[in-house]
Amino acid sequence: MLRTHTCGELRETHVGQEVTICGWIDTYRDQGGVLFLDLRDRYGKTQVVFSTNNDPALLELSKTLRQEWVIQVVGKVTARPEGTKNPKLPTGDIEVRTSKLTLLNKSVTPPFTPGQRDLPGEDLRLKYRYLDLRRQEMQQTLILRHRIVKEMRDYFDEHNFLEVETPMLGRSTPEGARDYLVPSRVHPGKFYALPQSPQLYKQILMMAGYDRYVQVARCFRDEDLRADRQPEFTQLDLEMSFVTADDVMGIIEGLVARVAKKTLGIDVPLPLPRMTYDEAMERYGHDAPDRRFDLEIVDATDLAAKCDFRVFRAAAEAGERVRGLNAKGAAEKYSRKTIDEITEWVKHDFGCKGMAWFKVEAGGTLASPIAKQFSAEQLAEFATRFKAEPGDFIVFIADKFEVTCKALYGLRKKFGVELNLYDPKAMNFSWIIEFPMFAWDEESKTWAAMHHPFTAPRPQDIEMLSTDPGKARAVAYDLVINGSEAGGGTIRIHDQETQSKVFGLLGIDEATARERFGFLLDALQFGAPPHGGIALGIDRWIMLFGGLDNIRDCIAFPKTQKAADMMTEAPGTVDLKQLRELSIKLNQ
RNA sequence: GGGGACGUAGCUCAAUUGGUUAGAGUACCGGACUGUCGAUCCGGUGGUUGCGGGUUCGAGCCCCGUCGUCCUCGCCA
Repeated sequence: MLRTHTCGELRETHVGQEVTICGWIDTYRDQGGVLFLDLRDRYGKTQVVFSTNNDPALLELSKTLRQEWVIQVVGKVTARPEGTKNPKLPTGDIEVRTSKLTLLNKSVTPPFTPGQRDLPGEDLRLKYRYLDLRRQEMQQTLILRHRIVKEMRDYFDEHNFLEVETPMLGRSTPEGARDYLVPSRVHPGKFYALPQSPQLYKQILMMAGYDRYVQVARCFRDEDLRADRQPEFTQLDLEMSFVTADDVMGIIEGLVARVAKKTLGIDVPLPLPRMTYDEAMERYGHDAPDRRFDLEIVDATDLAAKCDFRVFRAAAEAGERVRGLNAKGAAEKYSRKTIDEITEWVKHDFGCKGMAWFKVEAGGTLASPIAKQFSAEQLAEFATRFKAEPGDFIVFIADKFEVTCKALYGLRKKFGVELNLYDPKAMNFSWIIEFPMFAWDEESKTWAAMHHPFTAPRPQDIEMLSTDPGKARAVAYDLVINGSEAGGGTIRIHDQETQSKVFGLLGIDEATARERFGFLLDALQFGAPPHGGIALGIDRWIMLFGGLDNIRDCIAFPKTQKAADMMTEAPGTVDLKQLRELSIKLNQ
């Protein structure tokens, strides 16, 4: 070892010892006759001192050192003189008086330094990721990530789970997200696909009798990115045999409580609250509601049906919904101009025809440009329904149910942030259960699996698969943390008959099913046990437990919004020779 | 694919709403300083205003295109 100690561990108890430490020069303070520098490594910072009293030649040498150079220092740990201790540093009571200095490596002048006050732009951070990762915040996040993943592995090990690796090179299935494809050299014209999740493999493992499987699994989806979405991400994937949904949720709840306790020191009361999908859509307009604050959607379709305002009445009569939100005390915050901007936003982003709104005046009456189109009694009814109080700001969306959900979900989120409706440090965990089996896809005019095609319907809904597929509910459960989908799973179909029926509804004929999932259908015939599981989005867990608002900050080497790596400049071009070997010809 | 924001010194930002030689802090280079810790003080180097067109007497600022980063809708079984 080139060092006896790290830069984070020396304390007053080490005073008098001769130590050797290595690290990067964080900052230096040249005072002429004495020079201080903070030596930094992963573990912390330690002040190193050079002075004329000590060794004038060494002091001269130290004056040539610059930021981010890597040095080795041999010296004696000494207590800092009274009045010069630095309470901001854990090592601030001591310093190292240097007797030997070795320059291990120089650095060119870096574009930014880990300690600088203003964070550089994200593109620069990503290009020089090795400098960015030297920052304490990034280190803390990666350490948190390590701790959470280790906690998960320990937990599942204690609960008798086996970690089994599944292939990265699989076959493409057109369902779901777009695949990342890998051309096969040996099979010209054929392609592997990187896994979107290890779904089928883990089900096969259940059929193979490995009744508790877990894996920290990398997954790939070639879809457009978001603040919380990367093209490659990591799931804590698990599957269990001979279990009910309650069993799977119970295991996960134990994990949630343990991780929350160990990382944030908070006690999560169990069991976690559960809400059905339908209820979540009614109350919050979304299947992953942020329940750190109330502000629930209020339905007023019945009042709309009998009111004089044509827009409302027409919507209600057309079978649409008229729903709204009461942003308590927000009337003054939103000016006419701002409201117009919000209206444009909901029209553009969610396809609403418009947004009606009222401000509640001192006397409790509803004021709005459209108020005169209602009778006083009607206004009073709406006011009562929304529990209107002076100063409140009430917005309405009259549209198809799905549109009201999207718009009101968006508005609720906006109000939550802008009106400070929640403590940003609060953590809220809940389950959303009983998702629909299918969603109608307007484009292809077919039913599409809401989760995936192997999801088991509730036993009492099996009949509905044939009669009313849209009403059938799945044995499915999503873990929601602070309005973010932090995990999702289902009990799977384990008999071939139900599986065939579901494939049929999804427009997958028998031949196609055989071609794509033949191995699964075969396996189902060889004694498949009842089984189910869940996958947790590890990157999102790190975001949530780390209080971060960006998934890139949770990943050592993330990709930009256009799925590029700014450091390696992937994706890149390849030689014609490589393409020829793969029997691939480009279109230009 | 659609909408929006941003792009000025190595870095973080400013530049009177189109007007003289594009500024500041920091970094970097040189100098001073024996207890600093965001050290301080003095001096200095540093600019294709992302790129390409256009409008104008005159463009960092206006217009068109393009590239990049971010946010967002679609998309993400």
